[in-house]
Amino acid sequence: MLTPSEMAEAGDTTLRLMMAAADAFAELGYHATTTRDIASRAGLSPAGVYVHFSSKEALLFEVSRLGHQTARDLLHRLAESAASPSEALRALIGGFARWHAEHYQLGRIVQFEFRNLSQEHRAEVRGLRREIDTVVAEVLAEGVRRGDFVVDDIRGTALALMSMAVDVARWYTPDTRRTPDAIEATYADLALRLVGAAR
Amino acid sequence: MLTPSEMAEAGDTTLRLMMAAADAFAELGYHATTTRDIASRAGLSPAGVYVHFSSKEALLFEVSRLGHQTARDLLHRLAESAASPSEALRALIGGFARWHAEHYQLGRIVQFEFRNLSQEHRAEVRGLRREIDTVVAEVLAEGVRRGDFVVDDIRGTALALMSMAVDVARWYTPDTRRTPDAIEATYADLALRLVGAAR
DNA sequence: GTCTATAGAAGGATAGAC
DNA sequence: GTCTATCCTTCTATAGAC
Repeated sequence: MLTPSEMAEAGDTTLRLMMAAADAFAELGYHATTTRDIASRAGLSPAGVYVHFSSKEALLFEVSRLGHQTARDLLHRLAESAASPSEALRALIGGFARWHAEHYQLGRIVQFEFRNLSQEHRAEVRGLRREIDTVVAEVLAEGVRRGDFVVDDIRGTALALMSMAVDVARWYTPDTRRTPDAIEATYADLALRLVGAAR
Repeated sequence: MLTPSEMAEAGDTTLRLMMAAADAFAELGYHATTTRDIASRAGLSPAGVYVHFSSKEALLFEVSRLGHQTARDLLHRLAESAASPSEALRALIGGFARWHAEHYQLGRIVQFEFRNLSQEHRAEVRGLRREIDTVVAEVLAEGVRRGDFVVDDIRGTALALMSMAVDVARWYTPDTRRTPDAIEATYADLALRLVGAAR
């Protein structure tokens, strides 16, 4: 597990490799990316990668884990700083959609390369995913309890909400006309509609 | 372009190869699938593939095109047989979500392997995608015009609606507890909420 | 910690017999 | 139209010099 301070300790090259890998995986997909490509994007020889990571899959794992952790931390921050379930839901889904636009590369790896992790690494990342889903489900449950939301299937609605935000990473590119700001606003509004929030 | 009758004419083996490829691509992803794997799933030797398809990418293209055509035709049927924009939207999003569950393999290839098509093939499939998006946008526009829906951003809302349905293919597996029936009902309801339909 | 060189394996596609 | 055999390329990962 690499904390930010451990990454600084580990030196620039490890981080540079992770960024190069993230670029390449997002652009081409995991299996279409070669370790040579990652190395050259990071300014290293093909062999240079293996000083810092034991395999290509290990690189995917570190990138995927960092992405999941970042997403989870973002959602925790957004949920905590909201005054009501409605505000929390706006912040969560708007913010998550925005994140998937602004960091669509990391988002793609998080959402679409999960299957390419090893069994052990998948299990570890699955824990982070549960934390992410739980944040949303808890806000929905609290909103229903307070009578702010009308939702009969909390898990199903949470899933649909996340689907909207996650899918942004699939279609967003830097030359998309919709700005991250606009995406955030749109998805925040749509989220409230989806839970039948009183307007 | 293979019409159904042309496929019958082309014989079982072509179709069997396409089904084998669809299975493998959906399970492993395009780049992680080997032509040997496809051949053996279809009961052929590795060389047998190339009698029917000129390359692995050609196989992906035929599967992807068939999937897009099937989805488009489904949406056209659903939209045409509805009596009102509300009914049409329920049918479209419920039915599209259901389709992505029942045919999650084809759905995954349609939605997540698009990038692996050649440039020419991507351009051709893009035409089918536009037709698919248009069906939904037209129902939204008609609903807004009639005053049944309250939507300020038609394209953006259409995109979010499709995201919900498309994302089903990412998380659905045959051992998912939610049945296609339940998914259809849930997403039909959510769609109406998302467009601010009067209840 | 980075390099050059290369081992060793696997994959896409073809040749040619049947 | 299917097979066996195989070419040729590319890839991950390692060996060993600096």
